Amino acid sequence: MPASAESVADTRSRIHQAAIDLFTTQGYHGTGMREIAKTAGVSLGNLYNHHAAKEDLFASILDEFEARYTAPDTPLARAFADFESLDDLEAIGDASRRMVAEFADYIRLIYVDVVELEGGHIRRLFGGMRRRYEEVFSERLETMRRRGELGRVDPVAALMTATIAFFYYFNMERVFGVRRLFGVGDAEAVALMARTFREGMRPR
Amino acid sequence: MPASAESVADTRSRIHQAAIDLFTTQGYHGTGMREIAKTAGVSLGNLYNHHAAKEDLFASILDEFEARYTAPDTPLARAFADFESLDDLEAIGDASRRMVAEFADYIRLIYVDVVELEGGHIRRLFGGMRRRYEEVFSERLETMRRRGELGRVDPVAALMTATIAFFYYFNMERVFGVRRLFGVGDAEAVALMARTFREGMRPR
DNA sequence: CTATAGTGAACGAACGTTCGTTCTTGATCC
DNA sequence: GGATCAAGAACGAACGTTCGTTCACTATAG
Repeated sequence: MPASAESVADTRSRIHQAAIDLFTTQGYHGTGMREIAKTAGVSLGNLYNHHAAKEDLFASILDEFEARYTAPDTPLARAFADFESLDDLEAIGDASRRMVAEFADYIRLIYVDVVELEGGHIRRLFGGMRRRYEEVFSERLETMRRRGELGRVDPVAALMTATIAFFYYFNMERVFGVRRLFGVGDAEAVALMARTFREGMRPR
Repeated sequence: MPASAESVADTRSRIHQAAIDLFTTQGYHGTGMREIAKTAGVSLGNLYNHHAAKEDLFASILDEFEARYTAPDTPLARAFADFESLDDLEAIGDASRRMVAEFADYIRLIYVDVVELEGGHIRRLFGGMRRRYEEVFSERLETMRRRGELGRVDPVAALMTATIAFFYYFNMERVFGVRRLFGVGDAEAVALMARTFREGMRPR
């Protein structure tokens, strides 16, 4: 075999990075193979030595992101693993912020898949979300309930709602570029939302 | 002037509708002018009698949607106008559901704008959201606070958080095709979220 | 020697836009 | 009130460019 293994790996990663940079800013159909090749510093024909077609290149990028996103060492997975009291809601909010920052490109590519292709990726990613939350949290939530730390609202649904709110807030900020949606900084926004989920709007 | 006014209006709306159908399913760069013309039952050249360029056609669609979306008679605007107690949170949730259903195409086009073009539309739409919420709600929230119907959480931030959660939930369901995110139907999902925002997760 | 990375010209199809032309219609004239 | 006129709707061929993909070919490492 020719071309030392590390230089081949280098080429592949340069192609990947160039494709990510372009797909996230111009979309799928708005990005040409020639443009990817030029950005990656690679010939047009060589792209097809590494990926059979443009769609395969796009799919392989999504797959790689998905593997990293669903790994057990992401900020959100760690925050979920460490969750053991309602005082940890802020930590989930902050983990959501870091997730959106770290995976901003992935999120954009998911939108690309939704609006330009079939959008199957997000359905695979979020299907059965409730079940996964139950597997992750049911034991600890039961412990908290026995300790009298939980009210009467469905805690699994409440945690999903909280995570959704955190995520969408930072999605707005980071991916859509809508700054200071609440008129305050990130930490204060997380605090406002966490307090809302913990205390509710009704007086106590 | 030629070509009876109503038939011209007909042509224009057929072009608009065809462009919406195609842009929402294939994206901006994935949709060709020929395809729009054929779907609308109009010649290619005639497209340019009504819109100077492809980008102008896209922009005019976004503008028309924006006008309808920000009108005072949408489900959400009515729900906001009718809001006068925490028992109305479910109505805001249901109005959010109807908004996403009615404006699903608009939402998809906003994603298209973000992913394939500059994405300026959403920043214009959501900039200063906090200020607008304050203008809409501050008076009634003050009334509720005097009546002792509100706790210590910032009610404006809480209402924004609630609306964001409602919207993103139905966005998932309707725009992304992720069904039954909470494992329950729409009404039950709204009830779960509304109760969370009203009561909070802590015991009372 | 062989297998593969790497190259860039070449292919046909599709792209957005322009163009000359015809058709339709409401207004203007006598 | 029928003939005349001009504005713009409607058409489809054609332009130059770019698209994704293929292919014949070279270079190089095992």
